[in-house]
Amino acid sequence: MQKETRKEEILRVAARLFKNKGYSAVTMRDLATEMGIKAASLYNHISSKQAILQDIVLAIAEDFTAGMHKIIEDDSNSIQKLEQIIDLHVKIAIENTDGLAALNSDWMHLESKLDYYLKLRQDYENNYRSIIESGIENKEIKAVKPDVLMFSMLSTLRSLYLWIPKKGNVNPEELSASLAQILIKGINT
Amino acid sequence: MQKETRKEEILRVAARLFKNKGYSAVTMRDLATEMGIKAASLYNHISSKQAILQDIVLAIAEDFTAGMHKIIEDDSNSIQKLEQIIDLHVKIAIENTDGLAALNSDWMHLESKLDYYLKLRQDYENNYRSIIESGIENKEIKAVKPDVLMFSMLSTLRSLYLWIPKKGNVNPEELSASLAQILIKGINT
DNA sequence: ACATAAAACTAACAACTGTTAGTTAACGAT
DNA sequence: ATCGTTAACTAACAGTTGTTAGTTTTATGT
Repeated sequence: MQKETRKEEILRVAARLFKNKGYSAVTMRDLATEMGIKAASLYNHISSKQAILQDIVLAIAEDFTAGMHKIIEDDSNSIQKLEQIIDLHVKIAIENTDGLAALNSDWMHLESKLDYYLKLRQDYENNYRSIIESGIENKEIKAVKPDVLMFSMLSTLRSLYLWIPKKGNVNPEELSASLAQILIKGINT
Repeated sequence: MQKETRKEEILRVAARLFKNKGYSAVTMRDLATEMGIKAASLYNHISSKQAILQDIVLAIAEDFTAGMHKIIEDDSNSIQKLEQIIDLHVKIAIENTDGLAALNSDWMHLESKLDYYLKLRQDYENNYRSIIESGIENKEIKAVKPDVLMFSMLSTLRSLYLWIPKKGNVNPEELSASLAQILIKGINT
């Protein structure tokens, strides 16, 4: 683990502020104060407020894309792939809780990078749905509506960043296992 | 159904704008333009931008509180109560999609009403968890972690406002049934 | 010790923010 | 017709916004 650059530090602090107040409500002076410098000094490291958001959000979006591609190419069954998706979300949510908050709440302010983000997201959901659909074909998954199942799982996984901070010292394996139990195996007696 | 007052119209349009850009990014001039008037004219109907958000969010929060109380007092078993909670969320999400977006994304900007909102929310979650816990005691629900189950269900239900607009003409009964199937009965073969 | 680069500073900008004051038009009831 | 109410308007305010220009301090490598 090599030392954090000043720019990375700005991105990390910005993500935390964005999480608490949202992108639009955080001013460059807020961010500068939190960094212990003046607002103008930020521009030695970053090119604009926009660019901060883009750096934060797109890095995570690309993480998800890469993770999904690995899962798709893997030769495991549908249930195992859904479990791997859970692992992916848990891992990213623990590693980058604040950035994930920005991705979930502030993606609409991406402006010039908005189309790119939406494409990544669309592709991700298409891949997700494909896994579910082929699982239903193979009788590995109950014959539910693929869209509703995807919506339900993704809602939970995308909200992880909201719950992880409330716990503190979350064990990834344990959380993944609990989620798999509930999301995949159902709760009825 | 009686005619909408000018103030209600403002709240409705504001909720739609808040949903698209977030509370902080919507200016009073944006809202006025959308209403076809000048920004200053808004103040004949509302007292401040803050008050608009508070009216929108607290009305819904109180709807949830009232719905939860009815469910708690009902003498049905835990599974039935969870189904009723699903119905409640589906109903409110369909009736007031835009307001629900504001509640979910902009509650942190409630300022003077923030504490009240957080209390309603805390009470709601406590009641929710109680239903799950007594369901587990009665063996009506599998012995999962109550918090993780509540988190999972609530994440899905709280995200409904994001998915409903993508469908269009959603049938509440049908959606409730699909959600109950997936959230309560599990997906494994 | 000195040159170079990195990173901070002060000062200022034009645009935009929520909001107020004072005024005028529209309209139903008397 | 005139009154009173409702709801629109114009003009302006004081404060905040992201960002730039120009300058000075701090750290690094030789």
